[in-house]
Amino acid sequence: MNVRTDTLSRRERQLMDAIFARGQASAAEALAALPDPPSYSAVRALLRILEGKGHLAHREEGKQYIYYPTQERPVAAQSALKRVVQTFFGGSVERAVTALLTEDETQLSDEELVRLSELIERSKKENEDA
Amino acid sequence: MNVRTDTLSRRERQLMDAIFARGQASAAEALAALPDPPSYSAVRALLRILEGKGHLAHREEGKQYIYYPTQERPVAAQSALKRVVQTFFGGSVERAVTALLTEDETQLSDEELVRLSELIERSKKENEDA
DNA sequence: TACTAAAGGCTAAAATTTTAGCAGATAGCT
DNA sequence: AGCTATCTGCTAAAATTTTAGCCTTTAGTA
Repeated sequence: MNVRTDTLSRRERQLMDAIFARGQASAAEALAALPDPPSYSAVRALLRILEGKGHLAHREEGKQYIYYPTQERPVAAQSALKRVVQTFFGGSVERAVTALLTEDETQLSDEELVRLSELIERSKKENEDA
Repeated sequence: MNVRTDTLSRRERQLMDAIFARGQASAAEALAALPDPPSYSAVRALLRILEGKGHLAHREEGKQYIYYPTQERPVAAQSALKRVVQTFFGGSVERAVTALLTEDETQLSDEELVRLSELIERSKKENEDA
């Protein structure tokens, strides 16, 4: 049951994004997170539809339903990244990483940079072993 | 005129993705690139709509129209990346980069790894200077 | 010149998506 | 017990999206 973003309608995608971003959401929270927000009952209908399609599940908490994605976040994240890499970087992971690192607004901390260095060094090692 | 993927319908988004991926496309090429492809004339209609909305432009080439995105690819790429980072990595560029680098299927070449190392070293330098 | 093929334009119908509003259920109060 | 507030479920209408088909134009060619 893959979340093919291709098959979601505009609102459905907005909603899935919002819920992935916060991990889970009640109808009211989802409403608050939607751009150009529709009515509360429209959101509820959408949540039900997405649950019917298998993209969301819910548990009850008090009298609210809390909805959460069916697909694990890391899995969804990988497939979202892959799409961007394909669409905008011709499949080149290196170019995508470069774009992320050179984006004006981001300035990584030393700790983050060190961790990334280490990761890359490990990859180099693996290449040598192969 | 920002390509807010939020405001595009399902097909519109598919089409924009396809055209960004190849840089430009005739109606026939776009048709071929669409998942679950509709009719030729449906694609033409969509292209016209997207042009009307300002997301695409075209030039004539022989008797064909060649459509291309209005927005520069790097700009669109940055905003697509930013969306993924926000949605799936809580805004952490480091975690997004890590996900890209540790994806099972990708194995970067030595040259690529060296270039990324250098990029990161430069960032470290910048941090020190600041 | 007449015919054909291969384009794009336009329109209206079909299909899907999105929405509001009413109904029912439950919990907390008074 | 009855009221009220706050949920979800459902349905049908409104709005948007998606589509096919018919029309026009142009270029090539017999």
